[in-house]
Amino acid sequence: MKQLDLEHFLPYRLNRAAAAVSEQLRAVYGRKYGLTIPEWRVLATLAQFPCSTAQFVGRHASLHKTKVSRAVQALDERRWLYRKENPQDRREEFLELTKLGCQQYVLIVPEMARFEERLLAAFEPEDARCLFQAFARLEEVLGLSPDPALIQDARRKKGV
Amino acid sequence: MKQLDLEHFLPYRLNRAAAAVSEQLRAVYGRKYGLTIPEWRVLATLAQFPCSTAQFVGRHASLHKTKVSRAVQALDERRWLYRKENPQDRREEFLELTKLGCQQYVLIVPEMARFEERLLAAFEPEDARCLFQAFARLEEVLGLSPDPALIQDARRKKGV
DNA sequence: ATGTGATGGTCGCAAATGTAACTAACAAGC
DNA sequence: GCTTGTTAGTTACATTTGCGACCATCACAT
Repeated sequence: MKQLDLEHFLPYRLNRAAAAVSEQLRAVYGRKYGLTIPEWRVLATLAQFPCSTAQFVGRHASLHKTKVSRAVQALDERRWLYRKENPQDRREEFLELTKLGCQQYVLIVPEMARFEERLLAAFEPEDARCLFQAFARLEEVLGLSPDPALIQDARRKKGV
Repeated sequence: MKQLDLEHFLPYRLNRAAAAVSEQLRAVYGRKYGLTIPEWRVLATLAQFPCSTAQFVGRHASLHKTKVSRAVQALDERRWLYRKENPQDRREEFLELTKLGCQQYVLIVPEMARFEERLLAAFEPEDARCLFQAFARLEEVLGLSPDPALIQDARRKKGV
């Protein structure tokens, strides 16, 4: 019978690897900081792209818009971020981390970075290069490559 | 401020890529065959390892045991698989695809394979090699490498 | 200005999910 | 035999999720 060899089937491998990594990371920001996965992603995205809209965050982090909406609400209630109306387009609002949000973020980052280091420590330099090249190509194929138009557009809205 | 660069943060990239792939695949087995993600995984695992126990499927496919239980139930109701008690250990049951289940499976496989082909078509042979090597190493580090003991043990139970 | 369609974001509700408790069966010690 | 501890699988309940409907706003045409 013609059948798939799951161990070599790329989508399967991707999913398993992603699940394993997520699981281990959740132990960090979940247990220690009480964040859900979408909350952490929104936090990280806003730290890197301050004052983005919910839509931008969702597109960038591949999060469904209701997930973003709920995560933003939760982070807002905790005072980790605040919302700022865009006078140019009153449908959307800019999101920005509060001082508290930033403080928490910089506590979490080193733990995340350490995790990645541990992961990459097992790779020879040559293999690591290989890994990153593979991902770059994969993202290209999947249409996930950092969309310059998206970021450009976000800039424009902020009037930069 | 010290912060992560999400575009280069491995866990983030893994998740995004996996999500994008899952999304596209679900369009195939979901819309066309009415399968959920866990159902499809159970189906594929049983096709490759006929007559496994639910536990084996769960461990192999990184699925929570309640997910497996429910997926098996659904597939059973559809008569895509049947359960067979293990007389040596009456707590567990062997799962096997029915004729109908196999028929459906072989319909789905080519579509999955075609999807992967399309994905890999964008890779130079050198890059593809790179990709697979990277994943092999990644799985090693994450402890996902095909666990020979697991499969061995499954064999033993079946009395092979 | 008014109508038409599109967009950002929220919300209700049904479906999917995870945790923990549970049942039934095994295994080892006494 | 009995007791204790463990394991395979199911189920109850609470949480999370996604779809669709929704509102307010904008963009553009007439």
